[in-house]
Amino acid sequence: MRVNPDSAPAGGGSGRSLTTDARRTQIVTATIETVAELGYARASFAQIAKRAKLSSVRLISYHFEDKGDLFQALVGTVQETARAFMQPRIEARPEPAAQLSAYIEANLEFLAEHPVEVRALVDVLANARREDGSPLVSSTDFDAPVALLVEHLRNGQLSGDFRPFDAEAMATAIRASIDAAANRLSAVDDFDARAYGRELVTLFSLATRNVEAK
Amino acid sequence: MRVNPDSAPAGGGSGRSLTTDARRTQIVTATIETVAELGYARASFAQIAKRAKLSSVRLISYHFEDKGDLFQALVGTVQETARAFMQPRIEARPEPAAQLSAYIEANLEFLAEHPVEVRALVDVLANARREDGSPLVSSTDFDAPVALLVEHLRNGQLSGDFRPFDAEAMATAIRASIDAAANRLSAVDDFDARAYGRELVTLFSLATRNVEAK
Amino acid sequence: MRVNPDSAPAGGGSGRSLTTDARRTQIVTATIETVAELGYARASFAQIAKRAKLSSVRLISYHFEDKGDLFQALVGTVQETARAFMQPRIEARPEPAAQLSAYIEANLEFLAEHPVEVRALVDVLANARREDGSPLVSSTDFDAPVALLVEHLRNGQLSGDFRPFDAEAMATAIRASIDAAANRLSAVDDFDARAYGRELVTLFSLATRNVEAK
Amino acid sequence: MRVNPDSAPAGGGSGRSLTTDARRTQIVTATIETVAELGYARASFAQIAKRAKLSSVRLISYHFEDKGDLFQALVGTVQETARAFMQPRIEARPEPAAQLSAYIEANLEFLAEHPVEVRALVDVLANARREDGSPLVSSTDFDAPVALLVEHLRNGQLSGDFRPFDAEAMATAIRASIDAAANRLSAVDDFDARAYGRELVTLFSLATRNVEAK
DNA sequence: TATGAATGAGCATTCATTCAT
DNA sequence: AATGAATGAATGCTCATTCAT
Repeated sequence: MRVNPDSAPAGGGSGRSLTTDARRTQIVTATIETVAELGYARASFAQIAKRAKLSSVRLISYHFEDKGDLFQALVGTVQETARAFMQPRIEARPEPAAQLSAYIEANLEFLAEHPVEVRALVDVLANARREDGSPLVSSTDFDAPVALLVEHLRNGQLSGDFRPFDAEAMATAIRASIDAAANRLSAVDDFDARAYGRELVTLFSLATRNVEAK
Repeated sequence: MRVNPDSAPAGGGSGRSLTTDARRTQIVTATIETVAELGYARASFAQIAKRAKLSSVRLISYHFEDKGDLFQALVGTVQETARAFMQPRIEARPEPAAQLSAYIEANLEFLAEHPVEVRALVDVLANARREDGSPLVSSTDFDAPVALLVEHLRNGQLSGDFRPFDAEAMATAIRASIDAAANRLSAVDDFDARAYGRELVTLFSLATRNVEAK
Repeated sequence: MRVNPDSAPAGGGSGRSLTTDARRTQIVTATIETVAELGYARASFAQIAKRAKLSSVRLISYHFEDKGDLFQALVGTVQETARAFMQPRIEARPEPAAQLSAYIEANLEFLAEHPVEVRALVDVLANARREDGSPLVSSTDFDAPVALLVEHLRNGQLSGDFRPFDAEAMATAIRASIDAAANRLSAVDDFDARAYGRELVTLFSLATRNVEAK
Repeated sequence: MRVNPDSAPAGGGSGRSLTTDARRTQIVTATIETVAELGYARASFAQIAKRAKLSSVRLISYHFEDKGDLFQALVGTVQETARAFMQPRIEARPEPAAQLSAYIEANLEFLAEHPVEVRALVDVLANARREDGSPLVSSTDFDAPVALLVEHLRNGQLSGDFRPFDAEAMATAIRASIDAAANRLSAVDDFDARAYGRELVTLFSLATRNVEAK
């Protein structure tokens, strides 16, 4: 759509200098704060520059090709942080049922520890769109966590740990229930993410377990 | 800050003429289409006027006090349509467990029949904010369906139909699972809302039922 | 510039019905209040209609040819009220020096009793302009009170009551000093218009009297 | 309600570049011309941009936070120019009576040399208001020249040079008489500001002097 | 690597006024 | 005598982005 005219490092690329990486991180961090506070729709370059104490909005355009590039970087950053946080917790529990519980708990724990990042991520995933109205973050990226969850649920069904159900529907409900916590955290003052996680664990254990099994 | 504009019919009130009501409906309908297509953030007066085939954006300002007024009208309209659709379906089933199933199914059925309205409603509820950043639709309005659901779940617990659980957490999960369908409908081409509804019915029946009972 | 298309009574004319006159008065009164409160620049038809509790701005357009016509009516109304109030007070004192004092005192007394009208009048006279930027109220209308004052001062000089001075300059200073009271009244909470009037009487008595005389 | 726009140089502050300062000056100058010609109410960004030959109205928003900021800059600029012009003239005459005469003459001389600036200043001071209707230029700023004059008059009374009178009332009359010249200059073609100044000097000398003194 | 300056398109909203009854 | 509905042209202002160092 647009070719970068500057000699800038904007394009995704790989060979980035240290200072550039630090700047990008700084800008993404400010973007996260801004989205969490004002919502995606009101998160303008001007607002972000203000929060990041940047001398000029130009610095954002310099380091990111366009707004889409910036928000994709945000999504990538938070998703990677989340993955790094959750993966060991989940992999520590090999059996399907335990792993599902670990998945839910890890998500809610991450939310409890990184509420700002999660709120920003959820908002961007739900609302960021291109000029033509299509979602900014490709449906596959968006569904990546759900797709993994679906696969995991199907494995549990094959092993007989989970009852037969539509794995996609179940995964959708699980992710939606988890993501809802981000909104509750904003709206309800004393919302306890971990307690909500424990309720979800029980809820989805009952909903998925195979009573006939073993 | 802002004073009443022209002596227009804008402010809500009761005594509105037929022509005015027709116009308001026409504009709200166009707004629903616009939000469903472009998202709340991109739903400008110009886009709405285009879809409503209005001669001037001024007609919107004439019939609605401001943007907030328009979106509140949208929310009110869709919520009322939804209520009229779902209430009889839910009240036809008095027992707690059956009523919960009816609640879920009615919601998904409504979504299947009014996908555009629901998508617009969910988007506006999630994203519409005032200038100061506060949600346009008051948190209580927003939570009204959840609050009713909570009460309903607690009644089921008292009657022994439902197991003990945190009713607020359960209600949050149920609503989130239902609302997620609106997004799936946009993202997935052949998404079957009714089938998803049946899965949710089973899911939440297992998750709520009291095995010790009766 | 513009011919009235409606069959309305808008054009100045003479043969106006009673209801029409009552309506015009009601609208002018509301305009006075609006200008006093918001200033000329912010006194829109919408604001005036709101204060006059008119059902539609259309009523204003119906009774007045355009905005200029309305504000000219305002000026005429207030000036006539002021003249009716002040003329007897001034004419009661035939000698030049006493008459000048009466002129000043009558003006300030009128201000004290009709602060809203005077503030509106001063604002409109100072700021109302046509589309091309020329003053709405013709310079001669505007200067009418000053012109009378000039003549009066010159008579006093001929009779030997006043010292020789530039009558126009003196008249300008007198009127400006009087009109300034309207602004002080808005800005200063406990401004005493009558006390200010007494100070002006002394001030301009000393400034105009002919010490060599008699 | 309103957050800082682009990370522009708009906010006042100190560290402004040369180019920016030149632009700001250019815009303020064009604003002065526009206000003098069309009046405050009609001095829109579009009109100002036209007179400043700017490529876009956006340049104004870029260099000034909002309209209020621009007009405050205008007031500051003209007041500073006026102060620099008048202060040495006034301070050159230490005795109260002479100083008052110098004050009046300096004001009228400044008007004669900078009629456009003064007309704009008087118009903005009288009419510029915030959204809520409060004066844009704080009452204290506005009254600053009057307050100084009051103090000066009181000193003259203590020293016995001036007769007893209400210093505030006298100061109000003096300033009003001076400011009226700006309007006369617009309305009357051959108005002679310096001659008017000399008349005011005589007028207020007679009105303030202490006949019993010395 | 960074930046100050500039820009045109778009935003919601207000304006006085006119059309049609 | 009154009025509900409509309207196009402005308003101040924000947007992401580009130019030129």
